[in-house]
Amino acid sequence: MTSTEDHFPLAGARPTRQRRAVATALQSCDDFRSAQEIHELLRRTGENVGLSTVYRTLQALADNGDVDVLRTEEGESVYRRCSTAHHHHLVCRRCGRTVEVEGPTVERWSSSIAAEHGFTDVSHTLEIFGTCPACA
Amino acid sequence: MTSTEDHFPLAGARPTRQRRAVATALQSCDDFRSAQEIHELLRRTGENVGLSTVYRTLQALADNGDVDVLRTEEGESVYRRCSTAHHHHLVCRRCGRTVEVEGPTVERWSSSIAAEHGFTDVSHTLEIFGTCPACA
DNA sequence: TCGGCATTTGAAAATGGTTGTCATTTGTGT
DNA sequence: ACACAAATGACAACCATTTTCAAATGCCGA
Ligand SMILES: [Zn+2]
Ligand SMILES: [Zn+2]
Ligand SMILES: [Zn+2]
Ligand SMILES: [Zn+2]
Repeated sequence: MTSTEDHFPLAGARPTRQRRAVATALQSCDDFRSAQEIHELLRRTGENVGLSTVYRTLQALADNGDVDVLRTEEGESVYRRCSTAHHHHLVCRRCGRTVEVEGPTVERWSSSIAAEHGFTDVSHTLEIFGTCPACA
Repeated sequence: MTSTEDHFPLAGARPTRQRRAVATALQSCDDFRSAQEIHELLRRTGENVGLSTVYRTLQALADNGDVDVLRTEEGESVYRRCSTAHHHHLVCRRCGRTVEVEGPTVERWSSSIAAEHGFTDVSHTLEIFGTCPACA
């Protein structure tokens, strides 16, 4: 029987050294990291992975719902391993500390607003930015 | 006495031909436009304004709260003349049609969530995307 | 095991929105 | 009109991301 350890996220994709490295790097981080940061992190670890590959892999993981993407206020995409349920983030503008938050209220509100205007196929983005207690 | 007509938004800034042109162009648009689109629009109107200036002016207007900025899902900044009150947008993914929506619910929710985690100086971004009735 | 072939990789170049530079122009107050 | 700071704009620089494409590599059937 095949062991149940270490199953690679991306279905249908080849579990290459590079993809595993990126996935692992994400697991080792607690907060959001940019593609470039992941790339640098891997380089320091000795695991050399091309920048293009890092970008491709992160996007694939995100599309697949295995990691969460967030656009910083500066427009950079940052990634983080994430619980699967739909949720939002409370992010410290200073240090980047992130708290996952859920809001049934908001979910209901946005779908009803959308429905009210006849919009279908609705999605939304919602992020809260502030200064965390440690940085205050 | 100076007439009260046509008062230029930016306080403390010189009401130059270029700034007026950008502000006017925004007034003539109903939905969000990128800096480049405004630049092109002005060029077609004969009002030549440098691209840098368009960028600078739009940002100044936005910082000043005279226009509303929105980051598209592709990461481009788009601008639109806007009512002053805090609100959010329901945007059609297909045609870009935009509906301004207000959500006291969301406002309350986000501040309480933030407070709950000790975050201060809180702001948030919330946009709803969907397909409008006309595009469905 | 080996060969064939589609997938994947990555270095380098291209892209594209945005920002910086700086010499020149233009308001504004005197 | 004069002086000077603010503003402009052509152009270059930035910088995250994407594309290219030849070389490397996983996969699978013979
Ligand atoms: Zn912090
Ligand atoms: Zn939500
Ligand atoms: Zn539409
Ligand atoms: Zn709000």
